[in-house]
Amino acid sequence: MHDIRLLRDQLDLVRDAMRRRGKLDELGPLLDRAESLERDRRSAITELEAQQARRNKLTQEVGQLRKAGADATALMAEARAAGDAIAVLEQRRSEADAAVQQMLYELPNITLPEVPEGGESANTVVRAWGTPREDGASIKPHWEVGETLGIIDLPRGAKISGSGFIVYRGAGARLVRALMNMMLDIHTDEHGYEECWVPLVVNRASMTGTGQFPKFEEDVYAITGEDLFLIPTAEVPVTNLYRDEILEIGELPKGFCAFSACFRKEAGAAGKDTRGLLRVHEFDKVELVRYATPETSLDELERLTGHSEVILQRLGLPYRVVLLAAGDTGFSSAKTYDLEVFAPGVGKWLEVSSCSVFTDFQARRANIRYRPAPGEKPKFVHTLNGSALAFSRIIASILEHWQQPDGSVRIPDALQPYLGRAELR
RNA sequence: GGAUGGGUGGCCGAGUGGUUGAAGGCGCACGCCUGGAAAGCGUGUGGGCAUGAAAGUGUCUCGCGAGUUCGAAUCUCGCCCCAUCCGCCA
Repeated sequence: MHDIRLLRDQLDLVRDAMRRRGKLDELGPLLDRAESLERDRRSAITELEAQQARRNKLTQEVGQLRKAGADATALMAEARAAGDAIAVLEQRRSEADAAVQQMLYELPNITLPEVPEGGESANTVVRAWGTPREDGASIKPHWEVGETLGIIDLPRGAKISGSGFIVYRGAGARLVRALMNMMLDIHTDEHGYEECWVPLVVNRASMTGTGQFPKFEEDVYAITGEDLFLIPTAEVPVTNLYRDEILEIGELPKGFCAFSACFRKEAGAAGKDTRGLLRVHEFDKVELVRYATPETSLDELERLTGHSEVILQRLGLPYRVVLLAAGDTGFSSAKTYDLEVFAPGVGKWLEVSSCSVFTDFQARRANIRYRPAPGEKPKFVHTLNGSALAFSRIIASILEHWQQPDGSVRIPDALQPYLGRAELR
């Protein structure tokens, strides 16, 4: 969510930001109305407050008269009239307010200057690590290896839940557990994150705080009969840990890592990259969340992205870091790096992490502030998060990149102690 | 699910219709004191919005919403949340 003052004072800047996202056709009309919506809101406030001031004054005089035992009937009538006027103005104010609020909820964040404008085709690879295998033709896709090895059971996942729900079995189940432990150990022991274990079910305020709601409510699973929702990412509960709180400057930057299952409807995505583990309704992920000051948040994004990269390096998986173009950058994000791993069996780069800085966009929604110095006014923090990493696609990558000619799969050294074996066969 | 008790400022905690935005305490800031610190003493200190160049002024805010009233933190109704007990249960 933006500061309304930005739309008031720098509408052109907002308009240009929407253009760079390729959203001007969609959001231009909304922006055209912004000025009049905001003007309405402010004139409603001004008139309302004038009446309120008048009534407050009358009311006080009534009190004094009555205390003195005098007759206050005339003043009381006048105050009542002011009250009636206030009721009307209040209605107008709340309508104008809601209109502005709704507009603010619809507008995505403004991407930073270094983010290329345009859509997905303008994404740029900023660096790469490792060497992708080129013998893809001889490599079986992960769903075949997984089935052969008896570690992934897609048919039974579909039977008990539906397409897009995975059953891991035997060493596959243990692989999930191993990945969780390895990632969390590295982030806590080496990168200094505080580990936390959060609810998978959150309320509406939390979903609104991180930007999922109101715009993307149809993308998440809701609990019938309750105003509760399954999280699409641990970003939601972890970022909302400090919703409506004021942090002390000494607490920043602050970093959390959390393992969680993630639930996504993925409606409308049918047919695209849906084989095997590539796009599923429920997957596991270790998430990193950081709270920072505006001064350091950009550096924090680099740091956070680096933390995610460490995991890929330990797993020996070749990857590239992609700076997303404005049009491909998520609604709440100001700048996003995707980490993509090459999966030679399917011949594709798989997005296994998305690391973003949200500037104050989420903090304003979730009302997360910090006090820059003792006695100073609170300011909004900057929030960041990144996957480190999403399991299902990592498992797919491991099964393909580390696949041996005989169909077995070598386990990366760093993972071996956690899995308790050096290969899957 | 049932019962009871609660939701007040950064935190704790008074306050049952009229200068109460809110006593007191903690914390924090500044000053005094001190060789320096602690303690002690003094002063100050919520957040949002509108307006204004600023100082300031106005307004809202005591979980949320509606109602009663000239006037609500305070009375009424509905809702939400928290705690405890009972029930159920991994």
